[in-house]
Amino acid sequence: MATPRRKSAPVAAEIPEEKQPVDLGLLDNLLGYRLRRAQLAVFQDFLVAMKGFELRPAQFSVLAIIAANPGLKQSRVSEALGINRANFVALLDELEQRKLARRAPAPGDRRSNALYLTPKGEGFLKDAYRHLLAQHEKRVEAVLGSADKQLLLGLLDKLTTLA
Amino acid sequence: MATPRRKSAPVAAEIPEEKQPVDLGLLDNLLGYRLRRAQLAVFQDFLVAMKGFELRPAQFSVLAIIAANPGLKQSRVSEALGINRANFVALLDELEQRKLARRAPAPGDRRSNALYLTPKGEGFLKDAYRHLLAQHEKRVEAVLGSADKQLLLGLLDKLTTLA
DNA sequence: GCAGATTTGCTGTATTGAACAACAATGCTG
DNA sequence: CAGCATTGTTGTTCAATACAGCAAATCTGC
Repeated sequence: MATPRRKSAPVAAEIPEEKQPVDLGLLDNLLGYRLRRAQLAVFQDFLVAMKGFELRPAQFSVLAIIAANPGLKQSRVSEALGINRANFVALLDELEQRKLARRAPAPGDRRSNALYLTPKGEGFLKDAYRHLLAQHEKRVEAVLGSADKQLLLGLLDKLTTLA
Repeated sequence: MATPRRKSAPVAAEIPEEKQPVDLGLLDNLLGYRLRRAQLAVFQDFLVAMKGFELRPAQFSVLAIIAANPGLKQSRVSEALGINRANFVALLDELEQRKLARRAPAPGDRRSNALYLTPKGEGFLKDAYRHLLAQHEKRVEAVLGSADKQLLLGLLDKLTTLA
């Protein structure tokens, strides 16, 4: 008869059924699932890098678009980012309250707002981006490699044409 | 003096400033942004393919995991999918109400539920997956190619290790 | 020039997803 | 047995997203 079990030094064969890895099944071949997990991981890493900046991905994207296209109309900015016109209002409100962006009258159309970064906003975006490169993108390239990152960007763009 | 403008046949040089494409600026190099856009496009395409099945991506993933691991405990399923224990309850409630999955007493632990698909659930998942392959994944491979899809899956898995 | 349609920014509402604390029942460990 | 951990659940909060409707402004066809 075998020696009675003690709680020390677990023997391999005794490991209970609980820790066998879960089989992904049909999910394993589904691009959408893998894409979502990867996106969540990257956003999570983005948030960690932006700790202290209080800047979520959507807010960063708004600042970046305005910086690259100063004076662009509000509706064009929201459209470029795929953000609903109505939802964009509160998003921009907060950036304006934080004095990072401002609404100005659009020349030639009194309905529209032309959007600009404030000087503070320009500096803030530059700092945030530098931080992002130094931490977030650095970690990304650590697991991917620079060449694979460019490759991945190309593949993702193809997928975006699905919509 | 130039001929006065008419509204017909616009001359190239006369196109107003409105339709120049928006510059993505810093966003262009940010993996997270491109990932998110691609993921939204793929999920959108998933939803179109699942029209008539009333099955969202998260629901599909739950059915797929249960099918591949019948009898798995509820907490293990939610953990495998990265879904909060608490949020998983309502998700599973609906699948159970639709008679696609069921909670059974877990052998040896009266706290836990062991999850199974019902026969109806098995058929439903099979039908949904067939539909998905025929439409959704087909469109995905149309823009990606089969080789690039496998390549992409590998790159995404590397990213997921970030979390 | 004018009437009708469209655009723009905005408000309000509803839905969804996810994070979190708390709890009761149960299981585990010393 | 006493204390601690796990499990499923409820309830709350917060962010993201969609949508209908509105007033002001603009545009279009006649």
